[in-house]
Amino acid sequence: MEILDAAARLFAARGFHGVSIEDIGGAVGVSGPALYRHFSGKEALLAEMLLDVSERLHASAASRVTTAPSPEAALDALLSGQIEFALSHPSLITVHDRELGNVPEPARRQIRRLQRLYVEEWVTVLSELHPACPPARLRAATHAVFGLLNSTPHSAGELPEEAMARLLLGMARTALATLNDDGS
Amino acid sequence: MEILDAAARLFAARGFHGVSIEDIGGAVGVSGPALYRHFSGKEALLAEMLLDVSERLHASAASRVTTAPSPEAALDALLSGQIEFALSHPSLITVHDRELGNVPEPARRQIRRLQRLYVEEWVTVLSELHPACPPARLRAATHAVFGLLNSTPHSAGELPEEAMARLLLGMARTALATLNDDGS
DNA sequence: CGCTGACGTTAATGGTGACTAACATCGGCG
DNA sequence: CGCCGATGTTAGTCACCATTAACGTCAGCG
Repeated sequence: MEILDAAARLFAARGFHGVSIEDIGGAVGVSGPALYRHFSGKEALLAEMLLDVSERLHASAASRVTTAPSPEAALDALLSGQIEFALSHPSLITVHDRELGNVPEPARRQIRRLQRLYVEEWVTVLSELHPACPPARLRAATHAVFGLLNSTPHSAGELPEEAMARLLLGMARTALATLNDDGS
Repeated sequence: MEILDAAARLFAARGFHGVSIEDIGGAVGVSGPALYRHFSGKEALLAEMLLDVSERLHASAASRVTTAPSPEAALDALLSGQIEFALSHPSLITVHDRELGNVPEPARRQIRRLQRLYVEEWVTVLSELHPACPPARLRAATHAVFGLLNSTPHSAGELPEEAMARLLLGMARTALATLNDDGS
């Protein structure tokens, strides 16, 4: 929805508390309290936004993994999916890992659950590729790769999108290839 | 200073606008307006915090690079420095790349300058190691590595600090080693 | 002793912002 | 036509919060 898009851009730029309902309304051409016709409140708007992101990421990951013919292919599918999403929705990525704390409780738990499932999707694939590697290490590596891939908002415009996608894919692939080294 | 430490933790957790002067005072055992004896205002407090971080990072990088015997050693020194900082000051790292937009103008320009210098320190070293690689690509890769290294706040507690440091160092090193591949 | 400067405290004050109320507009459909 | 639900609008209301004012305390030192 147009409202959620505008809100995502604003939240990413100034943070949840740095954006007023008026700002969001203004960004879509209506003014202020009109938003209450569509959302029960500011927090509910954020909740819907983050829930939607988490669902899309998790659903895409689950489907890619189950249709991949091999763990190697599954990992590549996960990487491409995350890169594609991060490049096309930088604000959503930013808000997604910054503003969970402002989501009220019923929804927050569900978002957390989906995020956990998403991470476990990665950990499962990685553990097939690196059976000797303890899960905690795989989880930490997964978060590290997310950090790498989600860096796109910080290097905005340095490279054309295609080149950036290839660069990130290459870096992430090789970064994950080190996981069999025992880390000593 | 104790006030800046407490403020950093609070800003990292709830965002600049999500924290009140009262909150910060409360966290150090005084209450509210007492902080105006130490800072001219909330934004000035943030400015001092970010300026200090940027200076420390840049100064440490500059000294490590100039004393390193080779580009390879310089890169390792940069990596270790950033990892050490990220692991010991996760909140500062978080605030540092989230809240620059809330710093008022005189200070903001200076922080940006230091951040840019810090990045260029990395790019210079990398360009000696990968002479064929265009600077824009090196800059993007640098930001990607920052994202990887700064992921520690997200994987808090998965691994003991030493193991996490080694994991991040290994992943970052190999991720950067791909830079000679032409990205096609 | 008595001043002074560092540091705190508790009341304003003033602005901002989420949310609600009361009041249009208007397209569709009986 | 005339009602209705969806969607907006503008004017409150009320809480929160940064900042300032006015007023202690007290250690050090003349």
